[in-house]
Amino acid sequence: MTSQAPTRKHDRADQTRKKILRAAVREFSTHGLSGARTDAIAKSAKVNKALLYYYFKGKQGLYAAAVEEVSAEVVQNALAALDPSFSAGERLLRSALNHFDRILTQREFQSLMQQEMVRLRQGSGEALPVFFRTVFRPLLEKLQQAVAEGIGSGELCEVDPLQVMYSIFGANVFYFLSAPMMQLALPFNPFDNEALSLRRKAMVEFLGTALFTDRANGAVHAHRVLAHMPMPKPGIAPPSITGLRGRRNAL
Amino acid sequence: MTSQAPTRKHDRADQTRKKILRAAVREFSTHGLSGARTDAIAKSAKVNKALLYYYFKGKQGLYAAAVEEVSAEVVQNALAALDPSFSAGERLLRSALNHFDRILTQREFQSLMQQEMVRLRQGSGEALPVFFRTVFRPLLEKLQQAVAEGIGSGELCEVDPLQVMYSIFGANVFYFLSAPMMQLALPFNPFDNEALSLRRKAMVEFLGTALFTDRANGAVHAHRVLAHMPMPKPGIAPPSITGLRGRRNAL
DNA sequence: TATAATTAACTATCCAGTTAATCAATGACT
DNA sequence: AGTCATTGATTAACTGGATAGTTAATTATA
Repeated sequence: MTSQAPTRKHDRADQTRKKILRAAVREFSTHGLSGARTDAIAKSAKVNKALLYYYFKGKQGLYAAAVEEVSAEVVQNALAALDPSFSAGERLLRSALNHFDRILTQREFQSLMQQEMVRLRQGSGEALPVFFRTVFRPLLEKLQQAVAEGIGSGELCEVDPLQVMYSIFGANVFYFLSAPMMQLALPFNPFDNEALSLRRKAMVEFLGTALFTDRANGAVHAHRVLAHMPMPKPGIAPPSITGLRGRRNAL
Repeated sequence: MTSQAPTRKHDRADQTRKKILRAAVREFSTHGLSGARTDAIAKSAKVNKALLYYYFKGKQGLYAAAVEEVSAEVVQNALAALDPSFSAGERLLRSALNHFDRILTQREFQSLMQQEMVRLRQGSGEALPVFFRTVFRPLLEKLQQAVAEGIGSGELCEVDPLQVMYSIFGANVFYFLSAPMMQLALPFNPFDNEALSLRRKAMVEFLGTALFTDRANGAVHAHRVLAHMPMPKPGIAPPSITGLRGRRNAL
């Protein structure tokens, strides 16, 4: 429709494939695997439902493809934050900020991964290995390496390397995970730009004082890293508390 | 069935009501609201399905009742850890341990609450307000109070009170949430008793050094609290990676 | 006998996946 | 170049099974 003149058949096909994938990412990330409706995906992609089965083998296959699609976009940034030209401690602080920002800008990825985690717990997770292979493992390795290096050089306290990871990721994930609940508790909206910015700051500062042997040094690093990494604008619309989007049976 | 002699009609009714509720808690916590099957609940409670609609208005109503049921069991412990006869810092460490142990022993509660959090994000959460009212708010208030008191007395660093909460809960929640993924990364199972015990220890020690102005003092507190609060045995079977439990359509 | 508890059987609907037919490039062969 | 069969892309309409919720009859108790 957009460019019709010399549209090779192949090109058009690739295009619709992409359209389906994008629609699938949207639907799956907001409704989960079992909550997503194939009809909805087809409609949202303006495509006949049978095409989902033509291009991807079925709902499962489409889900897997969506997961793969969304994972691919994530890795580079994460590894850039771990550039070895920074000191070990600074790499950790950068990674923490980067993680926060990624949740902010790539909600779909985060949503899919969280759903996948609770899903695996009850059986049947084929997508988690994908996350693990493409994103988690390379990151984890570099993080542990940074911690070891930081402890060795005396820059960081002697902490369990895993604890560092749980502190960084845990606090960030939990901030967004608990936001709906916190909305009930707080006098402001945790998704407001100001609230996000404050949290981001508090988080890095906390890690600075917690991880560095010299707390003052940690504070300095936190300050510097914050100055170097401004908060990005949220990628998609803030999470909508909109009701059931017209679907009758959410049970 | 258990005591048949003078079983008042009323008693038997209450009994079956309870049976249904317990079955519902099991089913909902392992499969989520939409994943749970009313037939499965009825069968597991050894009761005709129509009774679910007789006692509770429907699936939604049953879900709400299950949430209420499971929340009731949680609060006392949590508040006991915040006994004001302990110093502010110690209360925080105790709360952190208590939270860890609660996740360990009351998986059903945790599972339901997490599911509820991701659900609310996409609309339609009636159960979260229950969690909030009965569990979250009272706890949050006391925690913030403890932080303020600790900072005032000079025992604790000047941290954002919310940051403390995110650190405590976030790390714990994330540990269990990420366990399936970590199983792929680690040479041991994060649900092994030994792994759990080590994590629990590392977590409190980290908080000790992170929160207290005097790190040595924090370490002492951490040590003492660990000695006073032994790790309980996990309440239910470790999370089963069992596949789809025979249900055909998990999509 | 009236009322509460319980059941078997049924209905309605939703929804993943299929089928068979149509449409449109492509390129092979005049 | 023009034609047409082949193959890939796309569709409308359907199927079957799963499952939330209902109903009307039955049992047991007070």
